[in-house]
Amino acid sequence: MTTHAAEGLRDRKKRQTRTALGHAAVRLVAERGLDHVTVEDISAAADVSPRTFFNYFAGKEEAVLGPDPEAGPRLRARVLAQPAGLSTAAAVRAALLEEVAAELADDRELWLLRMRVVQQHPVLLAKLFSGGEALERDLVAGIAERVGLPADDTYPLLLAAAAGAAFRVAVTRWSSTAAPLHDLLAETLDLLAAGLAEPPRRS
Amino acid sequence: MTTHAAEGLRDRKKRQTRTALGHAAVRLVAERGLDHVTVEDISAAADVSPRTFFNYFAGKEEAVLGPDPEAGPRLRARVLAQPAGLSTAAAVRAALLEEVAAELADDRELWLLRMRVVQQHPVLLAKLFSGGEALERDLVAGIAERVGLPADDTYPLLLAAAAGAAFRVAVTRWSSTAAPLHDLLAETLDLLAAGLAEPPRRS
DNA sequence: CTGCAAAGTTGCAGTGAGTGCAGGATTTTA
DNA sequence: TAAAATCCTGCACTCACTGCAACTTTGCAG
Repeated sequence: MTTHAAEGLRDRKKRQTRTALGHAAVRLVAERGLDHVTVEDISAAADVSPRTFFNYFAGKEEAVLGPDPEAGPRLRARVLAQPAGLSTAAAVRAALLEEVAAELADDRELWLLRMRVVQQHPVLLAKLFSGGEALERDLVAGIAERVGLPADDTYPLLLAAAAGAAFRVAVTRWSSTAAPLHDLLAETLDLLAAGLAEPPRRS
Repeated sequence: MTTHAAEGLRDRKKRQTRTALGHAAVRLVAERGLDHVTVEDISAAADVSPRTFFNYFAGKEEAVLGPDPEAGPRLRARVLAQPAGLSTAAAVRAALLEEVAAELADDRELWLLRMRVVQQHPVLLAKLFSGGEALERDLVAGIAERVGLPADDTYPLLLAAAAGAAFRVAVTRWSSTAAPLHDLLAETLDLLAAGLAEPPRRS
């Protein structure tokens, strides 16, 4: 995904330190657990001062989740870019699946490790999607825009929140079942679109 | 709701300090904002030592939200107590509405103030429902039990998460529209049960 | 290539969150 | 009324996080 073509030295270095910090955070937390990793540890592993760490992230959790500041606008754009024939819910579904595929194609191992870490630290799970207030706000905006309703109407708010919930569930199952995230997410969104009707009874 | 009949002196005092801390937290944060209130302030207002504060809450946020440790099991029980004729989703819907009505009947002003505070501090919103991991886990357990599926199946996880999302949305709208929370929540849950179908186009 | 402006990094000092421990006070139980 | 369980509190300590003021690096003319 992310295309960094004509960038100056300055911006390239910024990106490098950011990812270095993010990777170090995920790796260390995976090894020792969240409580046994300090900001100082992460900074040392990324070879910057602890003070610099806070120029990039607001705390450990954020560094581990490595929130992409461009993800929100991108998701919003994806929703609006879906063919007009699709229902709003279907558009959100397609947009989410696209985003997941693209993000995962970038570096799959990191995401798997990250989700395994999240699995073991529910605190992080809370911040993963619905904690990403910015992301959810952008999604709400995209939906509202597409459907022609104000951004504080129930429908856009609920659709975005529900999509976030589905995403969380899919990710949760992903990190413990080895099935492709794409399939799990699709299945979960279908269940949601079915109005959470009674599930098929299994043996 | 909460019935504290045959309680010893000890438990009564515990409950008192807990609510004293909770009330103080909400009041102070409403007055000064989250960042301008320290744990020491809250403790002083409730007339206990700062150290004691942490015997009750893990932090400011938790004190403001005043998570009822009995809410989880209670909600789970409510789900299981719904008539067998209801679909699972309908049972969750009924259980949630019951819980909200009961909780609100207890002390309405506190909840209104609390939600106004939450509205101004999105950090709190994240922890309100889906952040209340314990509550959501109990709800998942109740649903799983009722429907006869394992607690790590997609259906219970998604239904609980989606219900949480609906709750968040309803509360968000409540704190800015003066409509009764019960009605807003019912409306939101209906929209969810309709599979998030296209909403009625308004003028 | 040189000098200036913009932006990034770092150290320092300081507030506040959160935890473990141990002694003292209070309630419960026997 | 004494022993046991439980709770409250102060103390000491680590770590998170922020503002500020140098200092260094990069970008951009001139």
